[in-house]
Amino acid sequence: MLTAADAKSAKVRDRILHTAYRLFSSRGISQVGIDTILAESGAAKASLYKHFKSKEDLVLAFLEMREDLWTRGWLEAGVRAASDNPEDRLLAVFDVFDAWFRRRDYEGCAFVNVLLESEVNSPVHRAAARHLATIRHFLSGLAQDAGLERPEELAEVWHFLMKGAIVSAFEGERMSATPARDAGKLLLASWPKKELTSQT
Amino acid sequence: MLTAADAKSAKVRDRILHTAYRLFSSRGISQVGIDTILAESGAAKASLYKHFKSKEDLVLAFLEMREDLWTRGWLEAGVRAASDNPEDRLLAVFDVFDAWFRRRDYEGCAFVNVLLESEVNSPVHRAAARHLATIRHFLSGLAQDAGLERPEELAEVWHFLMKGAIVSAFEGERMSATPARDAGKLLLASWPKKELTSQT
DNA sequence: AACATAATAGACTAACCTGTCTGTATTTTT
DNA sequence: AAAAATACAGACAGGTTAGTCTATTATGTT
Repeated sequence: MLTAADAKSAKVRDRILHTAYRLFSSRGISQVGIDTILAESGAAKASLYKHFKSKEDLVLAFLEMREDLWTRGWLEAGVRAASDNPEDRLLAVFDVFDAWFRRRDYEGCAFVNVLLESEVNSPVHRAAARHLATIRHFLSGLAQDAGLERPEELAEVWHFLMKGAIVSAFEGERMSATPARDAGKLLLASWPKKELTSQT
Repeated sequence: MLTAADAKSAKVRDRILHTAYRLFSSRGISQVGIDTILAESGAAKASLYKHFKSKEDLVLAFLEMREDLWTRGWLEAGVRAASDNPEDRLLAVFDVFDAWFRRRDYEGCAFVNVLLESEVNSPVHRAAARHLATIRHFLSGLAQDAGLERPEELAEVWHFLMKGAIVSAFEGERMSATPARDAGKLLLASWPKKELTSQT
C-alpha cells in the first residue's frame, strides 16, 4: 500500500536525483560532490544515504534516468517524429544532433563522458557501456526496417559517426552534425540492401 | 652553455614527465595525484615544482609529449610505413588502430579522455582540442594527396570514424577497427575526386 | 678545498572528498 | 493526543588533494 509517508519519501528522492541529474550531466561525476548535490537540492545527507546506498548507486540511477529522458524521451522521440521512413529516420539522428550541438549548454553525451572517466570494468563503466548499446539497438532496428543488409554493422558504424560528431562538438566544432549527416547519406547510398522476397 | 648540472636537472625533469606520461595515459588526469607521480618516479616534490609551475603545467607537457610519441611517432609513422598510396594510407589508420585496440593495456585516446574530463575552455581543454586538430591536419594532407574533393571535410568525417571506433573499443568492443575501416572504404569509393588538370 | 647548485625527504596547510552518526524538527499513522 | 517514521542540520572520522616550506644530502663548479 502506498502511504502518504512513502509519497513524501519519494519526493525527496526525486529532488536529490533531479539535482544530481543536472549536476552530473553538466560537470561529470567526479567533479560533483555529494555536498553540492545536497546543498542545491536542500536535502539532508541522511536522506541521500537512505535512498541510495552510495554515490555510485546514485550515479547508476542518474544513468538510468538519462536513458529515460535523453535516449528515449529526446533522441528516439525526435527521430520518430521527424519521419516515417526508416532511412530518413537514420539521417534525422543528425538533425536532432544539430539542434543539440548548437545549444549554449551543450555538455556532450553523458554516457560517453561517464564511460571515459570511470574505471574500466567498474559497475559505472559497465552501465555506461550498456546504455550506449541501447542506442545501437535502436539504430539497428531502424536499419532493419530500412531493409539494409547487416543492420547491426550499420548501427555500429552509424554510432561511430554519432560519437565522433559528439566529441567534435565538444571540441568547439558546433557544426559537426552536417558533415556527419552527409557522410551518413553517402554510406546509406552504397550500403547493400536486402532483396525483397515478397511483394504486396 | 650546457653544464653538467643542467644535464642532471633535465634528467630529473624527464623522469617526472615520463612517469606522468605513463600514469596520465592509463588512468587519466584527475585520477592521478602528484604524490603518486613522485613516488613512482623517485623524485622530490620540490623538483616537480621547480620544473613545472603546477599540475596543470605538467598536464600540458604530457599532452605535448603524447603528440610527439603517439600522434607523430606512432600513428603517422605507422600509416606512412604501411603504404605509399595516399588512399591506402587513410585506410591504414584503421589497421594501426586494430593492433592498438587489441592491446591488453588499451587505454583510449588521451586527447579525447583529457578533453572530456577537463573543464570547457580551460587551458588543458583547449590544448587537447588543439592536439586533436593536429591529427585532422595530417588526415586532410592525405586526402589532398589522394586528390579528393573537400579534403578537410573528408578529414573531419574520417576523424569521426576514428573517434567513434576509439570509444567503442573502450566500451569493450575490441574489433571496432574493422567496421570502421569498411565504412571508410565505402566512403572513399563514393567521395568525389578532383579532375586532373594535367597529365605526365 | 670552498662554494654553489640542485636533488631528496617529508612536515605542513588548507581544502576537498565520502560516509557515519547524533540530535532535533516535522509529518504521518494509529 | 501519542507513537512512529521521516527529514533536516551539522558534527565528525578518515581519507585524499595541490602546493609551500624547511632541512639535509649529494653533486658539480670554481
